[in-house]
Amino acid sequence: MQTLSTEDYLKAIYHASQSTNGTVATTSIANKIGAKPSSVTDMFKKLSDQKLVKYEKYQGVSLTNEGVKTALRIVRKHRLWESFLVSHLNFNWDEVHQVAEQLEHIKSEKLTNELERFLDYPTHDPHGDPIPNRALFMKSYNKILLTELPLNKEGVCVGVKDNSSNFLRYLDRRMIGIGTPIQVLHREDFDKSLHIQAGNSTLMITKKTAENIYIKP
Amino acid sequence: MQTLSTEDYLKAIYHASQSTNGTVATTSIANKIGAKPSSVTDMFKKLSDQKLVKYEKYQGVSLTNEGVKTALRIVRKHRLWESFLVSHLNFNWDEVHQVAEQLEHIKSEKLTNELERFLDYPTHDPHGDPIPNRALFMKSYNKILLTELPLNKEGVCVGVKDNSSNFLRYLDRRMIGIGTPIQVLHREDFDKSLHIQAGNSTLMITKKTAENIYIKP
DNA sequence: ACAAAAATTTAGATTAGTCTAAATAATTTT
DNA sequence: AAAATTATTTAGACTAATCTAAATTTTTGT
Repeated sequence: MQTLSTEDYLKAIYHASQSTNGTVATTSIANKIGAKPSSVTDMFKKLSDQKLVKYEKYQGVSLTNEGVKTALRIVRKHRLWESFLVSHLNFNWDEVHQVAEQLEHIKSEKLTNELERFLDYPTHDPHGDPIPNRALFMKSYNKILLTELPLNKEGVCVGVKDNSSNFLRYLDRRMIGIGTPIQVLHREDFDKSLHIQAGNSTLMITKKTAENIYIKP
Repeated sequence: MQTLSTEDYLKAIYHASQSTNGTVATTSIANKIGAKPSSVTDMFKKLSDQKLVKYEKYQGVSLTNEGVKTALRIVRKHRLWESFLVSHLNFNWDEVHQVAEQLEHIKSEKLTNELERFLDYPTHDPHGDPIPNRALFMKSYNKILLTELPLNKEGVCVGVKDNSSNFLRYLDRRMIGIGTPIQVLHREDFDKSLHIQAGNSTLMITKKTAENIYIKP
């Protein structure tokens, strides 16, 4: 097993807590991070000592204010680096994650802030996720899933739920990306598949695909 | 004590071996890296197991071919990142080292090669040190110390021996940098100080300063 | 060439993050 | 509401990099 840092745990807790409103279970972190629950318990205790999480035995953890800030600082770096890799180093959006996982741990405020300036203060990363600014504030679009877009109403793809390389490359082949205008032409009752207009092309996608595409109506 | 990686040791051995033609003593690495000699011995054994160094008890180490390659790959990354920080992120040449020490450990060949392309294949870093290319080949100027430059012969500053922040900032204040044309106007016999013409200004520097400036005649 | 000094290695301990296996608590099922 | 299942924690051990203190080897100085 690779050896992970407190930063990795904090980020995992942060992301997990987005869907669960606050408290996060030991096992969910264990699965997310690829560690055994016993290791996660140990780390929860450690983070609790550092006052980055609130931890009650058997009750899971929640981030303290300081914990949220630390997590957001990492998310900020991660997304800025992803943006840099795509905009200047010819990386495709499905290739950036693994490298950004390393770069997000580099410690230098000046580096982060100068990178942000160099990129001209981007608000969203290559997957459409919002980038926290220097004050750790970020604004996300109010977006819906493509499954919820009404028939014949035009929307724009502003994000993806599944960030796997597989899904992203599939979208590339379908010519769907961040910023692509999308309209639902027809919903097939039989198998829930959708006929859509994406950019200039008409195509069919499955319900599963539509459930992983975020749309700004 | 921070915990250092095999890469840090390899790089330290590489640099130390430049001046000693090959074999490097335990203590010299201990001093360079800020660890106790016993720790260095342990690491020598480990690197030897990995066939990155040749190690004989009590006789120091020397890098194997593979060890040299690994070291050069790190040096390449370090110097490319330093170049990036100065050329695009507004870092001064005295600020880059500490950050590059972190960035040099990022593992991604694509990242390194794309960074090199983005920087337009630089041959030297902000301190004038040569950057190994993709094939790990580098060419250094044949340079001399400013103390050896003959009177009234024009040379150009192409590097520094002392890379400390203190020295680099001192040179900034004196308006001496990589590329500055320099000429020795007079050598003071009494205290070995030099009167020089550096760019547009005439100034006095000590022997100690002159010993840390490389010149291409 | 021998004693003293310096350099190096060995032995045993520490720390951070991890693991397995066993014990305990919480939740779900019937 | 008790039994069964699932989740979580504890106990004890491992690994990599480090340390201190003691032992050994090499080098230096006379």
